[in-house]
Amino acid sequence: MDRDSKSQGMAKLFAALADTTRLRLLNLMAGQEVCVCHFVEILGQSQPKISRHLAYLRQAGIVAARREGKWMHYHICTPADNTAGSIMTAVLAALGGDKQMRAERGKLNRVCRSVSNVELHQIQKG
Amino acid sequence: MDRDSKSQGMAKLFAALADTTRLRLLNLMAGQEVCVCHFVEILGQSQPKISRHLAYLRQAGIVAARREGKWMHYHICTPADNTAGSIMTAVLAALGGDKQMRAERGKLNRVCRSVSNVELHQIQKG
DNA sequence: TCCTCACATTCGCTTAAACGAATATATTGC
DNA sequence: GCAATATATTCGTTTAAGCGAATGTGAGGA
Repeated sequence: MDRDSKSQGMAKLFAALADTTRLRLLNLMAGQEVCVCHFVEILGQSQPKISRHLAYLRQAGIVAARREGKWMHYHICTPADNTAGSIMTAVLAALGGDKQMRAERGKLNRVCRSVSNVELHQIQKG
Repeated sequence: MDRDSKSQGMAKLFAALADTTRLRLLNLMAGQEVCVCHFVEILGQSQPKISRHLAYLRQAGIVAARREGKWMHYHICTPADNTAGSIMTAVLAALGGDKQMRAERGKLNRVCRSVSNVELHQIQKG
């Protein structure tokens, strides 16, 4: 029914956030675009598992993907709806306050160094 | 593992928020203590269903109950952890921005009028 | 003590999520 | 076109959530 549309949307958003792996993925995407191979490397989880959780986040409208050759880059796309937007902001801030989450972001930045993902891939290829 | 304890706590919180009925319950409790019979009346859901969702919220540490004779009054108890606290604040604010949620709070206030729950129950009894 | 009211819990079922393992798809280089 | 790489999807199984229906529990009143 239409009377539940808004709260159902919120419930769907929270369901997408109700998983440790997905929270870790979102944390890594806070502020930058991330390639699937980096998720796999940093979280130490299997590629199909990472990919399935990214698909879940994509279907929930929280992230979007951009293809670049063989690589897929994921980034957070906070929905236009400012209800969801305010919650996502609070969530990302909360993740930033967690020690483990900060450590994982540090690891990502070490992997990516000061070089862009594009350049890094070119180095890996060459 | 301990490395996941914080993010697991957050995931658990979001799981508790990932249900329309529970969001509606929390909305009604925003700012006041509410009796189970009012939840049942205003949401138009079965008593066992309401009770089960309240139990879920209670186990998640989001609400607490106070007995008063035959009646149980539920209220939000934002956890000491300020990570969860900031998210709960954002959630309640978001609920307040929804039309249906405001309508349901209005309905609750109309049911309770300017009289306290205690007095109302005494009136019902007398 | 027994009955009733207010609420909580259990049971049986259906549905969805999460996982590892295996397989499919898309892109690039040869 | 074919092999290799990066990513996505399917399959089969396990686990948990949500529901209605039925039943259990605890407090008051007669």
